Amino acid sequence: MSRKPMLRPGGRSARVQQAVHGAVRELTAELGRDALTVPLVAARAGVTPSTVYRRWGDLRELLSDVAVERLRPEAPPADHGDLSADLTAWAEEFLEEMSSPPGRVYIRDALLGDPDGTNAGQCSAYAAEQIDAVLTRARARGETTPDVETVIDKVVAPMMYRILFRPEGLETPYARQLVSSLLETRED
Amino acid sequence: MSRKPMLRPGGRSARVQQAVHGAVRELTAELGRDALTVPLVAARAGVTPSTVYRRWGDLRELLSDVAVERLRPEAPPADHGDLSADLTAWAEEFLEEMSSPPGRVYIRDALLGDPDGTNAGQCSAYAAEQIDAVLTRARARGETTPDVETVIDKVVAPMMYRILFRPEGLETPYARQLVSSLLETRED
DNA sequence: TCACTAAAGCTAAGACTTAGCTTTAGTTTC
DNA sequence: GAAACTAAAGCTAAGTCTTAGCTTTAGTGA
Repeated sequence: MSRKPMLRPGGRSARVQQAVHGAVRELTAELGRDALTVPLVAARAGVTPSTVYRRWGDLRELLSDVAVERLRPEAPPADHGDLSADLTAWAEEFLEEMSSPPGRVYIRDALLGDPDGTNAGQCSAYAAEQIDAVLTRARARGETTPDVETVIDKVVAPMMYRILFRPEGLETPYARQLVSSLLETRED
Repeated sequence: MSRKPMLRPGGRSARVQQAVHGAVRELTAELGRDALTVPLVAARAGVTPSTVYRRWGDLRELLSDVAVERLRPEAPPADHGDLSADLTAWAEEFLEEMSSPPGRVYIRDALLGDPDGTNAGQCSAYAAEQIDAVLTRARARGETTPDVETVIDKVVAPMMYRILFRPEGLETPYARQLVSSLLETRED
């Protein structure tokens, strides 16, 4: 979502965008991400390369846009009855998805081809939305909760830091431990 | 440090590496990072482009190596007399350097052209070393300290997450607040 | 000193990228 | 409803980067 003027669906721009994004997904599945080139994607999408270069600038920005789409959560977080269970389950799933090889590729792509930080911000907003849903639900039950920023600092940020900078030895217990530590040591 | 066989200084490989790294630094200063190309760097370094392609693979991996060099701390953290002051000063400086426009470019470059995660791991190791120095000094004074991993989770990771995913509104008070929160809420 | 090996130099072919101009699809106005 | 208008896509050619194969050189070890 870097420089796309957001036309109404059905317009030509929207069709081209769908075709190009679809081509990226298909070719990634068929040939692997590293085999993609702008001319290849354009051919599959049925457009000329110059269209892709004009709209996205280069392959990295295009891959960044597609990666953000893939990182969008597909469903609201599951309800396990209380804050601790909800947050633990969400964090475990987040860590598992994001630290998997494809997850890491998507995160890197999203960060990478993103001159203005829009796509990175979008990724963070997705996580914040999911967390907010969990916290809002807990408050509706009468539980007291930390705020979203605190959860991001104490749970999301450590997981993401390790995914990006220290890919070794990341397992679900780490997510569980971060959530426990957040909810125990709380007197605010 | 991706695929460099680490020859003894004085060897031809070492000379070429120095010349190429130097060329990247010079041209970045003169023309800006976005103007760099492999043929341009090679010409300045006095080598042929194929040498650069063979050794580094592509421009991104080369930029990643140079970025890691620049992210290496130049001096051990300053001694301010106690743990809280030392850690606060270190975190403030870290945040200021890393969140500056050039700092952000280096971090992205380091992460970006880094297929195996070696360079990212090196960046993290630099921070861990600095923190370890601060903590060791504090223990020598008789202070009790958290361990390095805890400081990384609670101070470094939140700062880095925001630098990468939410570049807006990052100021030194945030670093100070993370350190205070770490040292206050501690009963382990 | 001589053989050996790893890395750099060289060259040509191929692929990607850029820029300018033309054409088309979709919108707005009369 | 038709004609002018605009934004985006198509097309083409030139330039640049990238790759691959082979040759040469510098440094190492017998």
